[in-house]
Amino acid sequence: MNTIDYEKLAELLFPNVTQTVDDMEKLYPPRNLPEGAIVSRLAPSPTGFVHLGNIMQGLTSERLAHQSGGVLYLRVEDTDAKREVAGASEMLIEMLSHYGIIFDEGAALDENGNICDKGAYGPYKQSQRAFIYHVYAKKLVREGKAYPCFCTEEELEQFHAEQEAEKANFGYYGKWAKWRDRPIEDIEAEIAKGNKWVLRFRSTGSIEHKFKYNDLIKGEVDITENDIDHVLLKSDGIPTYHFAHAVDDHLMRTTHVVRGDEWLASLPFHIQLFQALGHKLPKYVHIGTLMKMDGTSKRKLSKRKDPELALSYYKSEGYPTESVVEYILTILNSNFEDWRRANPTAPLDDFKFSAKKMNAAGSLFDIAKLSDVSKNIISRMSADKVYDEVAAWAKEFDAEFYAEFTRDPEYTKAALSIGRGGNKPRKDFALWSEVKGYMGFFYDKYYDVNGIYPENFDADTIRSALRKYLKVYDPKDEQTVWFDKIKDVAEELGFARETKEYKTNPDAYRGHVGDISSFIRVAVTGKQNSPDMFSVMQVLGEDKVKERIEKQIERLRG
RNA sequence: GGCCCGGUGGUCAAGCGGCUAAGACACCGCCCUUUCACGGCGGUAACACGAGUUCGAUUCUCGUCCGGGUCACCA
Repeated sequence: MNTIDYEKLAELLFPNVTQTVDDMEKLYPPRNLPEGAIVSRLAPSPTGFVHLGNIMQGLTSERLAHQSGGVLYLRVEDTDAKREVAGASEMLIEMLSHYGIIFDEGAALDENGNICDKGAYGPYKQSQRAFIYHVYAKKLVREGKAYPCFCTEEELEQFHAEQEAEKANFGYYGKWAKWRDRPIEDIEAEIAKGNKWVLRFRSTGSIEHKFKYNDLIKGEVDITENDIDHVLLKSDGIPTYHFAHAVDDHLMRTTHVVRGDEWLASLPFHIQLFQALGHKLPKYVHIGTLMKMDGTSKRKLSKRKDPELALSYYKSEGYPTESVVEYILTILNSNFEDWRRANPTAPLDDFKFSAKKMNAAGSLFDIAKLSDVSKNIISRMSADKVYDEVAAWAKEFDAEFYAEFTRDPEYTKAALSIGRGGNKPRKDFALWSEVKGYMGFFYDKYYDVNGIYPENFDADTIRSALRKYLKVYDPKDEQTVWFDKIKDVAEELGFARETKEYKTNPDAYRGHVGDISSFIRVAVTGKQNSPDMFSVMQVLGEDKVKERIEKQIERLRG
């Protein structure tokens, strides 16, 4: 095997590349940032599917960067044309900003909602950076660190089958690396035929060699050297993720790479690539995968099977963005919850985020916990805020409810104010879509005429209670008087005035004042549970209260 | 199968050689209460297993087992 003339090969492969690595370095000079400032990024691919993983990485990178006085940027990894969806980048940026992840630079939206570049290290869409990757590719070829491969898909499949049969490791290496050491004449011949090629990395690693690497979350990990000649440039000249990563994160001067730990497996290759390129290795922050319970076993959340992985799910269900963010934060940093409890109203930025506090293991996604977090957050919101949020949600996802909800904003806000504020606010709903069920009875449209009364009481009893109450009901009463009247009704019907009396001597009464309240509650709200009745009746107003009670008296005549 | 990561109650998790092994969610009970919530009090429930190091291991080491990830011209 003769040594090939790598210089000649480089020219053969990249005849039009005239710029050098030095040109690139000058184009993207080191950033002038204070000591310790972290440059991080989010580098999603625009598939039209924005998911919790994006938020986890986004939040982590964002906190790390901004807490250190560094930079957060967005790079769009659109190197796979097959998976790209029109408008996906725009949607991605919009969705991320919706969740409070704001970038200092990178792909952004202009005032017309079109995608544009912001910052000096662009372009930030990888599809527009082909010329840059080719400069580095040419350099690797020139140094004998990369070579073209003309294997067809069929051939590669066959190798895979052979490896399976031989129980050998999979991949392009050893005797299966057919093009690794071909004479340049063979390459010229293929090119002359117009055959497509991919550029492969010439790995010098051996699986016999192992070393340690320190990941910011995982700690010390064992690395086995990579011996596979992975693809650097696809046959369309676009780089694979690996190559783009090694070039872009160097040129964009990324100091910390935050990504899901499914990437840990390719870390050996990345380390190798950075070395081959002569690029300084960034620090890696590999986040544990979000899991889900599937039957009795755990598994990674799946795009296809699990709707709750998609951010759009939370939007349509009506989870407040704050809830999703805070829930994710509780997963990411174990001490977040304690901090939040101690600082219920402090802005998120005040929380000291730390990679050290991140768990190495993947965590199970717990929607019940999300719900709890969400209830707490909503309970702290003002009625005005809740009104705005619900209106915005309903406008898009429940037009019918939207019409009722917004017909009389003051009325709706008054209804939402019940039990809100103070030290022990009610926690009735976690999602905007639950609001209708909670307070729909404030609108005739959702008031249930056929409300179910407590069992153990016959219709006559209920009816006479309602009739008696209707006679004495006066909307101008203040709460004590209001309640005394209900007690009066109770007494008249042989019910205990006080619950305690009833409990000490249940045989002496037909029931207690609470039962009478329930009758009125069901009549007025159609439900056995509601926020404070006195307030509810005040908001509903005299006419509505009377009308509903009268109708129920009528209905119970049955 | 190779390589890698992980393993404290049902779930999320503190813990970094000595603790009756925190806390939160969920669940159960009691109290408060005109309902439902909220709130308060209490309860059930955990260091996967086996060696080794050590005066002493949940903590360190090794092995086993279990769970997960990854082995593409996808990221």
